Amino acid sequence: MGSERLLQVGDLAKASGKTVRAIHHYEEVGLLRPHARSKGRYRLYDQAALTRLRWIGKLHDLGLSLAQIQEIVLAWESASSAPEGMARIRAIYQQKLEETRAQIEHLASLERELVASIDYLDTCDTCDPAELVAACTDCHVHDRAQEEPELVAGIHGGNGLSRGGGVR
Amino acid sequence: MGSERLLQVGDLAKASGKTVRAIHHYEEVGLLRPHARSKGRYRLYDQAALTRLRWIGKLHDLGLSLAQIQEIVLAWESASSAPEGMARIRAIYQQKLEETRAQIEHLASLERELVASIDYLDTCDTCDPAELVAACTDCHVHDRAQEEPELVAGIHGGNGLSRGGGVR
DNA sequence: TTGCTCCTCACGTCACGTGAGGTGGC
DNA sequence: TTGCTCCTCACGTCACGTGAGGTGGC
Repeated sequence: MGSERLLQVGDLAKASGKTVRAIHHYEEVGLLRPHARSKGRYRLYDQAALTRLRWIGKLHDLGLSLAQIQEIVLAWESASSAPEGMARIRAIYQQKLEETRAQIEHLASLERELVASIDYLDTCDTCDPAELVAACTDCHVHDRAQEEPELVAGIHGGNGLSRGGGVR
Repeated sequence: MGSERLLQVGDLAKASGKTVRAIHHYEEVGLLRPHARSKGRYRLYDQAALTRLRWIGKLHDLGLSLAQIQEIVLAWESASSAPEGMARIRAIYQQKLEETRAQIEHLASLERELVASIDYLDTCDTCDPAELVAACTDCHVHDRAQEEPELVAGIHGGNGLSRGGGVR
């Protein structure tokens, strides 16, 4: 019970997958404090710090800034009662759930575009190996019916870095 | 054909959803150049710029840095033949496809945690409204069988900003 | 004594945001 | 002339990364 093993910052970093610098940074912005310091001023953490770090990591992965995570902590701590505090958290999580679902849909959409682009690029191996990249702007391998995916069009779609030259 | 409407940077920003500053920044790092400049040194863009901007946006949403996007452009332009260039792009996209699927899985996992946490917090409304937040560390509403989700545990799991006080 | 881990500055990075002060009419 | 859009600096921000130089043994 009271005989809890205390962790040094390096141990906590390993256990959490975070860097020592990141842990220091979370302390700087007020998100995580060491349970104690050793005589040599080493930071010493308890198990709750690991729980907190994992929590910070997940919320950060969900797209919240450290400032927003701080706001959640403050919203919780300033709640006048436990049910009210939990209701506040619930509302924030509900909002994040919707944003996360939208984000997943966005990535799934990009995933489909990647698949379509890879599929499109597969047919490029029927192209003449002597053809230069500049010729792709007027490709004759893909017919007009097969729309060029945006992930492919953008490659030769810009004014690039072409040094004025051409096919010659 | 040659009568292509040229866009000012503000028009391009609106059409692409990017800020003017972002467009300037892409130019600074060599990713996008205006087709021309007006007499007043206004940047003028063609339709290809919009294609390029959308392409940059998608790759950035997929998690690539601007430097990595530049590398793709260089990989393409330095290819000795069209099929080789396309093969290089294909390999990069294939790699990104796998990373994107992993990212979607990660977000889907967090989504499930959000749902579980919201579900868990729902039961908090059976808690005594006079209960203080400090009491949550020893909650009697949720039984031990119902494991506290990490997204909930982290809230009161840290050494927070508690000002030394307590319930008194 | 030698390593290894830790400490506190403090500047660097990435992708822009945000004015400041000025010119020009795609 | 008045707005509105644009221009070029140039410093700020966010979440750390990366040494620099030094102390200490959870």
